Amino acid sequence: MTDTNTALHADAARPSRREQILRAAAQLFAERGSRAVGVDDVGAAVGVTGPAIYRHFASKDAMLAEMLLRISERLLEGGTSRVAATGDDPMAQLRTLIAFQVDFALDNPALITVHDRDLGSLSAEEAAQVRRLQRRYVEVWVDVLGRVHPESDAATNRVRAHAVFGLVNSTPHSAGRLPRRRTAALLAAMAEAAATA
Amino acid sequence: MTDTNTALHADAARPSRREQILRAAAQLFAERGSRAVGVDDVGAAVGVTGPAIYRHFASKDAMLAEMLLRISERLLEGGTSRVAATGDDPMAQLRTLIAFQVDFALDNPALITVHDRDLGSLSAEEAAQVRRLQRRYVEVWVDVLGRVHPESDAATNRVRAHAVFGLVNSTPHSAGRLPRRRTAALLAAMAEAAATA
DNA sequence: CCCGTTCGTGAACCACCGTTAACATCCCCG
DNA sequence: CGGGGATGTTAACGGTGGTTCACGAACGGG
Repeated sequence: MTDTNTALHADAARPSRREQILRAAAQLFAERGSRAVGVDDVGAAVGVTGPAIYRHFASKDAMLAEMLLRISERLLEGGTSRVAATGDDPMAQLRTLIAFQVDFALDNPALITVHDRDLGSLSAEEAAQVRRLQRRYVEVWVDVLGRVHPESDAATNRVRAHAVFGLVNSTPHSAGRLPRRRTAALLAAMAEAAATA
Repeated sequence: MTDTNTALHADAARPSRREQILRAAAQLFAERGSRAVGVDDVGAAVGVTGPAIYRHFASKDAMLAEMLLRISERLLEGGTSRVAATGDDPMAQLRTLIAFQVDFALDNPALITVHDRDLGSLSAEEAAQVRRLQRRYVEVWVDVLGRVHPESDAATNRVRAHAVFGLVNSTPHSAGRLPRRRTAALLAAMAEAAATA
């Protein structure tokens, strides 16, 4: 039971297996949904039988939980740090956030998909923890949007934030239709136009 | 085996049970995902035991299939008819499409959620049929966007269309935060700004 | 009034899948 | 060299859940 924190330094310490499994699982979960993917499927994807996974994860749910927690942490950490690293011009901060979200969505379409589809498959506590992180990330956006739109209240800016997420996170649906640079530029321009409307 | 077309006139002919089941199932599927919802759950939601559902549907998958087909048909039909009923000013057509999609998304957040989450839980043929309808609906948008952006190719406008869908379909995430009129106006304004960016 | 259709019930069946157990391998460290 | 931890394998267990079956009640028309 000394495994609670292994997740924190997992990818740094060990480049293999456990990480392979998480990556393969993310891909499969995104394609079919976590409930439709069997432990054997995940195992097969990394050249191993199903039960072997239990040498690396306590359960299938624990896999999903770690996946979603990592995503939420990366988004929150990346968002806050980039806003902090930008001057206090609201529009500059907004552009930074948009660029970050676009890059993330283009780099990890599978994670984006799993992130907002399989939250419901988590235990109550884990789901709550993920939601806490998500909420804090949304608040980063709401703060910036609040300075871009001083006339709007927080509720309005929350709707704005979710709308922009929806726009940018459409990458799984339009993957590979255009060269990445073009897609990134287009989505960023659309997101900025939407966020400032 | 004379049931292939019952779906077409189902809601018109019979206001009850079968429709109750579909509505309840849509709600439950949206909340937890179709795989996580048992036949007994759906039955209980309409005051009936699980197996009773098989008096109205051939299988659980058939339920989901009919649900997704109806959604896709409603969108395609509504989109094409409204565009046809609008003059040939591209911007007017675009605004009509946006208003239609916003209304649909605000009226049926559950259907929106199920629509792009549980497609993978369908048999190959049914999934293909739904995708055909979706594609045709996207093409309606792409055509209009093509006249708004004569400089862009179809691939670019497809990405645009998906981005706008993502924006508008964020309603399940921001449900009830603002009065409906406000949300509708905000989303429409954002969508138009994004689509014309 | 009675028969067939419709709609429902509870019990049982069966396949699938997450999980555990018992047993091999490999490899590094003392 | 020898033993123990990490990593896998196969077989088996057990619960869950979709589906079927045999049966009952309501009900409308000949």
